Amino acid sequence: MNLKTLAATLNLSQTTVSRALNGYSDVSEATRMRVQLAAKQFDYRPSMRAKSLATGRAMTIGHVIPVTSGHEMVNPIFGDFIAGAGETYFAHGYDTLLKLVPDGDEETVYRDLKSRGTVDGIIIHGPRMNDPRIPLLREIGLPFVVHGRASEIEGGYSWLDVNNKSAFERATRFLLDLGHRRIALINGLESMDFAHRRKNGYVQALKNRQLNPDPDIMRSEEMTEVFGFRSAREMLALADAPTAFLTSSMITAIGVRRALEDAGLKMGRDVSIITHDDDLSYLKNGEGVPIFTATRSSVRDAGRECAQMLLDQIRNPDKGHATQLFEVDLTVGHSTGPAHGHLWDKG
Amino acid sequence: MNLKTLAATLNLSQTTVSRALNGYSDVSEATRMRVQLAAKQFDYRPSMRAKSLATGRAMTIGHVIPVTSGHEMVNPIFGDFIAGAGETYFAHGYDTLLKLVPDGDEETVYRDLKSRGTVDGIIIHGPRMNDPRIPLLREIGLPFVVHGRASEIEGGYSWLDVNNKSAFERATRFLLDLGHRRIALINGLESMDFAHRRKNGYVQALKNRQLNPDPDIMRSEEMTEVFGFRSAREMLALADAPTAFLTSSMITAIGVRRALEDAGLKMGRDVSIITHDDDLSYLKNGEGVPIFTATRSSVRDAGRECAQMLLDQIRNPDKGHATQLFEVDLTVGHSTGPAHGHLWDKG
DNA sequence: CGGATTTACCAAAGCGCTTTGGATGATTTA
DNA sequence: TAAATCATCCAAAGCGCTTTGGTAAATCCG
Repeated sequence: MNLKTLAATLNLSQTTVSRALNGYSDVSEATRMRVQLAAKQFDYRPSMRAKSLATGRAMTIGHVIPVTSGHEMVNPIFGDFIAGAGETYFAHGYDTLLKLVPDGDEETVYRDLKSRGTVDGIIIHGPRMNDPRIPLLREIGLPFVVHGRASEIEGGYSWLDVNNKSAFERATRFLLDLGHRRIALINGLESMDFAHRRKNGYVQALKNRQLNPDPDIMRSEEMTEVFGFRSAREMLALADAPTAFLTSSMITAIGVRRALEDAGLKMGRDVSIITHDDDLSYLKNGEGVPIFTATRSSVRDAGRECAQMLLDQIRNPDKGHATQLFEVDLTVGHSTGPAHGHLWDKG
Repeated sequence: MNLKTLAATLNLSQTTVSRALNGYSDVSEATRMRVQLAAKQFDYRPSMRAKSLATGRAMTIGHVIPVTSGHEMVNPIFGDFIAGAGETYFAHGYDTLLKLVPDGDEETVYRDLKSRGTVDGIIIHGPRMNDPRIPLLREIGLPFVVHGRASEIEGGYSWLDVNNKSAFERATRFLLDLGHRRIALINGLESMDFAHRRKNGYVQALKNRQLNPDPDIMRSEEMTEVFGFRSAREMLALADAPTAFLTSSMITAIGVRRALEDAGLKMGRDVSIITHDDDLSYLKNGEGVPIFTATRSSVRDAGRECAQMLLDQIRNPDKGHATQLFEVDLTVGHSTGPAHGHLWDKG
């Protein structure tokens, strides 16, 4: 059942049926009712393809996920982010297009997305420092919102970010206040902008107390459980082992915790952990008192907001750039406690 | 730049340009070259919208994720699955459409997907027992492949599944052979078909040894870390606590491990854990010797294969149904060891 | 009451592609 | 050498919708 036959059935023109269905005012209430009824009855659903061709709008938002061959990892936060964004999209009749793209093909993909008209806008994930995608998309003229930020980019663009620097500065200060002096940083990939900012916050907090960051207890890698484990195990074997760990994700923190157990250390008593917590649905930070002391910010909320910002921008293209900076909650859990000096001093 | 102007520029008809670009044989090699060159030069990219309207193919595969309000959880395996599927899609020029759909709206969404022509096929996630989506999609006439299976559905359909029953039967037998008699099952939601099959495998293995499954040490819920922790803590407090745990996901297993530590028990020595491992990229089961003894099957491979099956089916609609059953690897890690009888007997 | 609005409808021209059914000249075939 | 075949190309008709620029009848106004 298409517009044509529906119109024929009703003895009306396609124009009238179309306008009736789309809420235009130049059709009488009586016929609008008649049309709507018939549409329901014949289960008429306008073809997205035709609609999209005629209107020039795809009613679709693109999410491009770069897949680095070799370490092909889909960030575990992606599911929750997209769930949040999906809520917004659904409420506004938009669809989500997912593009997994091998590294290198990115530019082609973005240009395609624009000129083939597959999407009306894009959300950029995992921005790196000085991310080339931002000037590219600006040049292409495709609306976009960045989840995160990209340092060293000149000119404005829309973004939504967690205040990573402040978060890690606060977390570090919290540990310092507990008497810790050897605080390890288990960070995400350094090329990622968020990791860079977190490191800055950490370093800042140390410097504020006249402490020097020690490269031996600072690491940056893909945030897997294994990375957390390995880093912690190796650092705990150092002569001046850290008494506290600051990690960039719950998954990594779990790896650190495993290393502590293996070493026979009790988390929160012997060694402290603070982690950033994206509030993932399947990895809640415990019930009641949190497992980990954490800087928390819901990535699902971020998704919801990013989507909203993008839709606003699409609706209102010359409204200028919007930005949002989420502050984290610092929630105290079981994983932190006062420093006992060096490990070999304890007991 | 569109077909029309490109054709005009070349002094050719739209027909010829179109056919040249699409590899038809009724265009001379010379002009084909000329066309391709011009296309490159003017950066011509055919509009997906128009193409899709003209051909009737959307070149898009839909993934519908039901979002139950209340416990809105995106299954953590989804990211890896879609990464696998995405590889296949990318290789064949297909896109991925993601639909997050509130419970209840599902039927509308599937019918929409079909009649609005947004997608050419669908992959069904998280099938429940007797899942209504299967007859629905059959009726609608939209090609689909189920990731998993749905028990009690009559008639054929295409699916790809892990041999859940056999996996959990083997895992249980493995524990039984180590002398364990009190084996807890920490399963996924019972309404999920996979959970049902896993339970069957577990029960079967027990029965084969004349043991009766004990409801007190069997649980089914959304597979979060917290669920694993809570279940294990409560079960460890029982008079006849389990000496081994069988869990349905790494995340849950991590929760169980946490409960063990809290109870001062050593995993693998005091209490054993076997888990199913979906081989997620950010949650590898350790390096070298696995952390957990596990039944492993890569969900990324599953995604890749499911996508391939669906594309085959779309290309060749009357070829009948295809099915694939993945057998798991049972890999032995640090988390299992011989039973020491009851906990209070040990030491 | 006649002209100006308003109301309710519609024909037809796109949107940018594919595809059908030729047309034209060159090449084979008998 | 005439008929059949082949190699290239093209005009035009869709695909199913929206939107422009109307028209005709009903309503308003002074």
